[in-house]
Amino acid sequence: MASLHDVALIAGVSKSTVSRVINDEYGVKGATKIKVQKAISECGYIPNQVAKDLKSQKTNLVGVIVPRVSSHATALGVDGLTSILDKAGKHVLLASTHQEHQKELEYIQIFNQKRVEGIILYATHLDKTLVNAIQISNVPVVLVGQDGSMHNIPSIVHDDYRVGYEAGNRLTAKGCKKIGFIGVQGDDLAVDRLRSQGLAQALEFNQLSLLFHARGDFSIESGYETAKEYLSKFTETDGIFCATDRIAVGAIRAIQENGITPGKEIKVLGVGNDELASVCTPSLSTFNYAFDKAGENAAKLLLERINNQGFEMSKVVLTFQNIERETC
Amino acid sequence: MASLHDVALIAGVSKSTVSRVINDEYGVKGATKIKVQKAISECGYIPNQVAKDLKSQKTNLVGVIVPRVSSHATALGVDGLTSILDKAGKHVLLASTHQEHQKELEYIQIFNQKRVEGIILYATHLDKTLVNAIQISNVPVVLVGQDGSMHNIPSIVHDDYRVGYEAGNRLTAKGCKKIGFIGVQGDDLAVDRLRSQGLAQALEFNQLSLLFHARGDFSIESGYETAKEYLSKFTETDGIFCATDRIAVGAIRAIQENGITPGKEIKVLGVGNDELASVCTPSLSTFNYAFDKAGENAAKLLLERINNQGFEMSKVVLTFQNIERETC
DNA sequence: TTGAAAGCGATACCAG
DNA sequence: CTGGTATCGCTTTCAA
Repeated sequence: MASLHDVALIAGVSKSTVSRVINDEYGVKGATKIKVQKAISECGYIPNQVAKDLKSQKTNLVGVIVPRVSSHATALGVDGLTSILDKAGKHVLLASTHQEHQKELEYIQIFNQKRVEGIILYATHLDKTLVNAIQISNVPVVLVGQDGSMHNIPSIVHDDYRVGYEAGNRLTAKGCKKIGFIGVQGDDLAVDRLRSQGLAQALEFNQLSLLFHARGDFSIESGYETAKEYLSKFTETDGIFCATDRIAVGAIRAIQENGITPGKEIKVLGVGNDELASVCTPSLSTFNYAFDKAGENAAKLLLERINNQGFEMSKVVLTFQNIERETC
Repeated sequence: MASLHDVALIAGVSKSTVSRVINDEYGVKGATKIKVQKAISECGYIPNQVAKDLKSQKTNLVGVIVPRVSSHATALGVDGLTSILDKAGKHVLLASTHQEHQKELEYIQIFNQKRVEGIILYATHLDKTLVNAIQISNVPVVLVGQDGSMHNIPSIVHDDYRVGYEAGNRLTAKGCKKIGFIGVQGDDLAVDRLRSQGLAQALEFNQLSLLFHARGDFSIESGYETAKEYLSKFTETDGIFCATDRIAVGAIRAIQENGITPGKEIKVLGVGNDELASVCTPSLSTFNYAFDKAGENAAKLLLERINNQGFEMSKVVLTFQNIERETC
């Protein structure tokens, strides 16, 4: 592959001159410029960005780590953050951990070696080793989805505790007394713990208590299975708060299979405002989460940290909107 | 940031020796090794991959260009391809064009400058300038979603003509006689042209002809609006083939608004087997497209081309499965 | 207006 | 077993 050197030889000038032409620097004679440009197209020269990056000590690269891209939250998030980073002239190095936690550590290290300027990490948990890996990172890390602010890690989070609280209020306002929660694995602070705690808090405020706290994974199928199991154990259930819309969609199916109408005998609430929620029958009442804004804000916050600014913000908490549909 | 040089100074050895320790090369005295390792952790040395890449003339980087990541096809595709590339030790540089065609050209160029080893391009069209940009690319490009094989561009495609043909057969088998098509912009060969042409071919074979060919975009909303408009124009419609499931979901809503039951008076078919299709009511009959396999195959084919193999394959055509549900 | 040379951070060959 | 040196492809002073 042709290099500056080759172009210089063909054009009969020095590398410096070729460099000047390429970078449109002023102070090159017109004739020389043309000679060089001819040489460039003649040998199909393509500037080597790797060499430039090394020389300039600047990569314009941002690393993004996600558990998987085919989820509502991450797909919209990635679209959001790329649109911001694009405008800032940054390029995105994308890594999917495919749900293997230990890969998060690996990629933080790899990205540091690749001299990215910052990292956006979509997390589903936050343990000691991960916090440590983030803290020893040489480049700023912005967390999305989990709150790392107590460890001084800038974070973009949704208002998970309050969404639980609001869910409790919406369900009790509709007359529910026996309310259960279907969450995910317990180490997911944001999705399982905070949302359920907020719910419990609201119930307590209304002199009620949580009927059950079930756990499955993020799939529709799991929502179905889990709901089926708990509905047979707790036949008195009249309200279910599901940690995500997909789980709720599964739960709705389980309820219907029992010959019960979701939204009447049993109210159901999800979280996220997944497109599925508007399309299923009965349509799912939920909370709109601004996943695209989460990505955008993560990108903006990271850009500030890269420019050694934005240190006054420890986290951004995104609000949500109640979406009223048929199930509650 | 500390470099080999700094480590060498601290340890009191030469850069060569430090390099040997880092790369675990044999032939270093135990004592020296320990000295060096101490120096490394002392100054927090992190190997510079940019320098390595320049020296080794190898980046292990693959560029991926998508119109947007938050679509069923691309999100699943990216998950599929990252899992394959991961195993091959390749990293992914991701670019979203946010539907701006001209960005495809830009990114092909940028990726070439970044010395990626290959490019996977999710295309929604294929015009002369794009073909040209691909052909002058110094690194192999694999196309996904559109067929570039006639231009000698290796491609992963779904069997779009045959899916149209099969749709025609499924609809006529259910007794439909007045069948319309709702597609997207006309320059989308795969999604609009091929699917509609296959449909027309099947109808012709059954002594029928296409009632209408409507065009909108990829959104549910557009499917709804377009269906509404054409149903009022063509009241005799008894079958609609939609280019995607999302469009079909919108169409179903429009049909229901007219007091008609989708699946009875008017049959509906979509394409893709989006999760929405199984969740909406009535559930949508469709065709399962293996979007994850498309990504995996693109990655595999690209890896072969990177290794100067796989030249015997000009394209991979992925098959589909009929998904029978309530609307047809 | 142009060129020579140093240097970014690593590797690899050749000496010693 | 270890060190010196050239090199990857580019930018950037400093001289001419």
